[in-house]
Amino acid sequence: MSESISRRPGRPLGGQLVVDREHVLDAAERVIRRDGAGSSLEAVAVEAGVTKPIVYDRVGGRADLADALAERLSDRMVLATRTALAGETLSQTGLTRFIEANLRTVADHRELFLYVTGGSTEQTALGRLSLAERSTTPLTKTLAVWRSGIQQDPGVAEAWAFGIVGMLQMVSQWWITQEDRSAEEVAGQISELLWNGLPGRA
Amino acid sequence: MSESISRRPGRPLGGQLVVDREHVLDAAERVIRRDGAGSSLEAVAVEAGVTKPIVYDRVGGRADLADALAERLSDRMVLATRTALAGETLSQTGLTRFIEANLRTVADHRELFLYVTGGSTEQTALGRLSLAERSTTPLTKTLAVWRSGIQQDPGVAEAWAFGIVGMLQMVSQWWITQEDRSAEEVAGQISELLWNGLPGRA
DNA sequence: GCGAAAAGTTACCAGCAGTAAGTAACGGGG
DNA sequence: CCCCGTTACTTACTGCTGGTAACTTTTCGC
Repeated sequence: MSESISRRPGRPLGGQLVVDREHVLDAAERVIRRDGAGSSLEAVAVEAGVTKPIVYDRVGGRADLADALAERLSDRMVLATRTALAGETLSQTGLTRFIEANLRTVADHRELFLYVTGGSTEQTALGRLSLAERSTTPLTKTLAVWRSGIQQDPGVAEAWAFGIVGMLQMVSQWWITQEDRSAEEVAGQISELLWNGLPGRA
Repeated sequence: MSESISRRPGRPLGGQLVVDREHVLDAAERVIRRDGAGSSLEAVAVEAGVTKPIVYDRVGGRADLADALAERLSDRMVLATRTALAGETLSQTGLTRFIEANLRTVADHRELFLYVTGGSTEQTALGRLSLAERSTTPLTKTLAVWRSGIQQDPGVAEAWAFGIVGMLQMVSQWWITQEDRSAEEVAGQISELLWNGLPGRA
């Protein structure tokens, strides 16, 4: 849906920005949803009805784009899990619902999820963690508070948060290539592991 | 250590292959260790003392290279964890040792780990799972056998295997950017979560 | 009105994955 | 013994992508 086939060089009439940052990010999501996780910045620019340097001006390079999209996806996940839980107290069934909501959000944004977790092959150490860190920061806090509440050492919170997020990411990746398994089933199994531990409750 | 600065075109003298597949993979590991996870196939070819089409003939494209290196890294991890456990029965301390050995192996092969888990931005769905699948296949078997042994449902084995591997990968990634934490400490914390579950043992 | 700043586009560069075409040595059949 | 198909390389290219420099046109303050 690019409105103008081509624009003249020079500042456009009307004294307004032709697109803002959000428009570019929306276009990026459309392109990724359509063309897959290997989409190029050029394609994003075309979809936004604009040229590449504008994309660089609005959102930055490829790593910045991935980061911005990671933030959006993370927000949507937080929203989905929050409404799924809706003030429920922390329990195994609550955890199951949390994981299931997570899985469903990933399924709704397959290609975007792959794009964001795919990384940029460059300073990927930081890049790959972009989505993870956004998810872990609040999770770390929640875990620390909760562990303190049940008289347990809250010092494990950060490591646990990264571990849980990694588990969810890998399970999501595996699950979206195996559509025979239901989200409920997988969520229940992972919840079982995370709540009761490897040996299970006696 | 490329022996010859330049070679004439045409079949080389001696009636022998100038390098075999293993040599190319060794060269790839050296390049990645030196130049980081963003290394190019061209650089690998130069390091191997050969040209690009030879790399394509011996190991294939970038995805195949990543896959072959994933297999090597996976083998090294299996070896490290196996010698670390050395016939020990499955217990929390054994699990801790397993995780710690895993972390140390990743630390020993930082850039290779990042290269392999970095994916190729393309059909990454399969690509990213290459290292994971190699690790999960035996782990799935182990878990299924063990769960059967303790009279628990073994049907969770596959999902658990992917979950555990994802947890380890993400924790590794986070840990290697945070050298203030010791491997023992992190391994102990993750082992605690995985063995006792989120609420802990009463 | 006029010139500096703003907001675009065009046109380019460098690097990379992957491939087609060319070249020289080997080796078996006449 | 020589000749030609096969083998095993290199050179040289294409196509694409991330990123940037240089140019063009409008706006707006003085």
